[in-house]
Amino acid sequence: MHITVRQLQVFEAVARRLSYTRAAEELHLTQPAVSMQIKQLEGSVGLPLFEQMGKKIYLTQAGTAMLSHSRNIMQNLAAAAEEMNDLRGADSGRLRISIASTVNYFATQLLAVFAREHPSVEIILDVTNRESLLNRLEANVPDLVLMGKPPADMDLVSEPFMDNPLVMIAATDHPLASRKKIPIHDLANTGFLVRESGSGTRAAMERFFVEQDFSYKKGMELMGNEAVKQGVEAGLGLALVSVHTVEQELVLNRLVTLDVEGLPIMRRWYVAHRRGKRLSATAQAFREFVLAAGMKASN
Amino acid sequence: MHITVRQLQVFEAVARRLSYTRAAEELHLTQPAVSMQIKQLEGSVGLPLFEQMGKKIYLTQAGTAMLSHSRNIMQNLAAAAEEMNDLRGADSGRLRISIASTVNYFATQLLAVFAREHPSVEIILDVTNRESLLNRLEANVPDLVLMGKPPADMDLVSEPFMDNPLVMIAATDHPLASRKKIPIHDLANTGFLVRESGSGTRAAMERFFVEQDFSYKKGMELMGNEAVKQGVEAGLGLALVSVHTVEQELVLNRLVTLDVEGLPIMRRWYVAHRRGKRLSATAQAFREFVLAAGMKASN
DNA sequence: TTTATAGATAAACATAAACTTATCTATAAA
DNA sequence: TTTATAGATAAGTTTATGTTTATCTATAAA
Repeated sequence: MHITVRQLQVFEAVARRLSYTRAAEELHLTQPAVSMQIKQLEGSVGLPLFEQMGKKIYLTQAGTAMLSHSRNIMQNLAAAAEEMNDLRGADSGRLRISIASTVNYFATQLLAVFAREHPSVEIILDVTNRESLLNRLEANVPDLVLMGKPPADMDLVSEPFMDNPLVMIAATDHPLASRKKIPIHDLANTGFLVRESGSGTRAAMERFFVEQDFSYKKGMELMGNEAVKQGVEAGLGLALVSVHTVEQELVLNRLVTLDVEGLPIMRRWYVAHRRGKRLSATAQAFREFVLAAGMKASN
Repeated sequence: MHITVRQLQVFEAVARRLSYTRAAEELHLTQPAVSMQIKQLEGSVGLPLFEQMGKKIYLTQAGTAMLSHSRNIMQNLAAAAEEMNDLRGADSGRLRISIASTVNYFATQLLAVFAREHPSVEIILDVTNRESLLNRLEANVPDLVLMGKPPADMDLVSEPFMDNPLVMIAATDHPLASRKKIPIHDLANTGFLVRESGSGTRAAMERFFVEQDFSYKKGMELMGNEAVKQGVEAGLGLALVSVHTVEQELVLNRLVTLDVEGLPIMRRWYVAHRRGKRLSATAQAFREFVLAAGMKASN
């Protein structure tokens, strides 16, 4: 069976007008062209679809059945066309964003604003640590990711959108809280709370300590920024975190930053996607939105 | 937008295998042929449906949406194909039969047997008098009709399937009940119960009386055979009816036939349809069934 | 009976669709 | 670096589609 969309279109017109000639006019075709299309369709289905009695034509039973299927199919096609049409704009569809957990403190606000501006976009947010975020990218799950500096070997298209200074935090009553320019080696006996391995913050911290030729004393390993902050607040040790994650706590005076030499580590956040990714209009809009928001924040 | 069924087929295969090359193998095509079909579909919808990352391809969001529509459409097509396939056989679909009311006494049995032999055929039966039956034929409502001799001027294909003698009936206690060869003119003072005008039996009766140069005394005009029979049984007068309509009553001795000269009028029943009508396999099967049943009954 | 209308059919042709072959490019793996 | 694989691209061919023109048949209406 080799039914074509054209055949169905022509058939529908003939069935509706109950006239080959009228259908031909409507479709801007000649009458023989219509005759042929119908004949081919009848050949495909192996049954007559019309019967002619005198000058009038009628649908046969098969024709009636075919008409209903035909209209169904054409409706489906129209629905598909409409959805595609919507997807061509930036105000529809799904937007899958994965963000490194550190970025969360900043990004959720961004997303809230974007969601308000694009109410019919379904946003799927996924907050995770750097490592698993890279795995998701590898599996092509997210449209866009917000993260620290992406690895160079992964063929990503990335652009920085915001500064991300890493600072040393301590409990408010820490003895060095008011000292200036603390040499890192003065902290040799202090325990450090560290994020789980796979965390970008953890990696940045270790890189920094290696650069400084400082072998740190590992206090405790904790999952996620919240746990680290709470641990520091409770006096379990020091930690290196993104300043954005502790803005609240610094203002409320529940944590302090230590003015250690070489700190803060100046890093940046990036909006990234895999090279080759066909960004939807919505994803592009979000990307530009993030970059613009970063610009604004840095002024 | 000009989406073709072919494009959807190819697209579905690529989306399922997530490979142009595998899809091409499956469809017995070359890989470039597949590339082209996809490209055209993408052109039609105005969006990329796949994204390539390294060697792997993925569906885009638009692709995912399109795939679901695509499968819908192909399912519809398959459903249509299946229904057409069924309709090609004699064991499906609708069968619209209109029968003249006189034929009812015989035809309902026929239909019952046919219905039992073709259980998935939906039979739509319509019992009415000759005139309105001809109107229905004109409007191309029934597939087949069972009736008395069809008018020659209506371009019908008809074939007799059964004898239909018209007899004169009377109440059992009628004074002429046992007389033989009653001359018609002996009935000049008797009232006749007649069917409504538009009835074939009524027309046959009047034709017969005109031929016999007999002007009958009209007793009462009644709708349908049952009313006539009951009227005769109640002694309201005589009537001319098809012998098939009174078989029961004759056996039960509730009515008798009068042996009037020139009677019975030998008429026949016909199975007929409009010329040009595309009889479904089912309708053809029924037509042959009726003719065979008539043959059998006449032996 | 004549006339007008609807659809079927056939021939000839233009256009577009669907393929194939051959070649090229990029990527992943050896 | 080389090799194999996946897909893109270009050119050319076959097949299908749509078209016109002309003619034919059947029917309904004048």
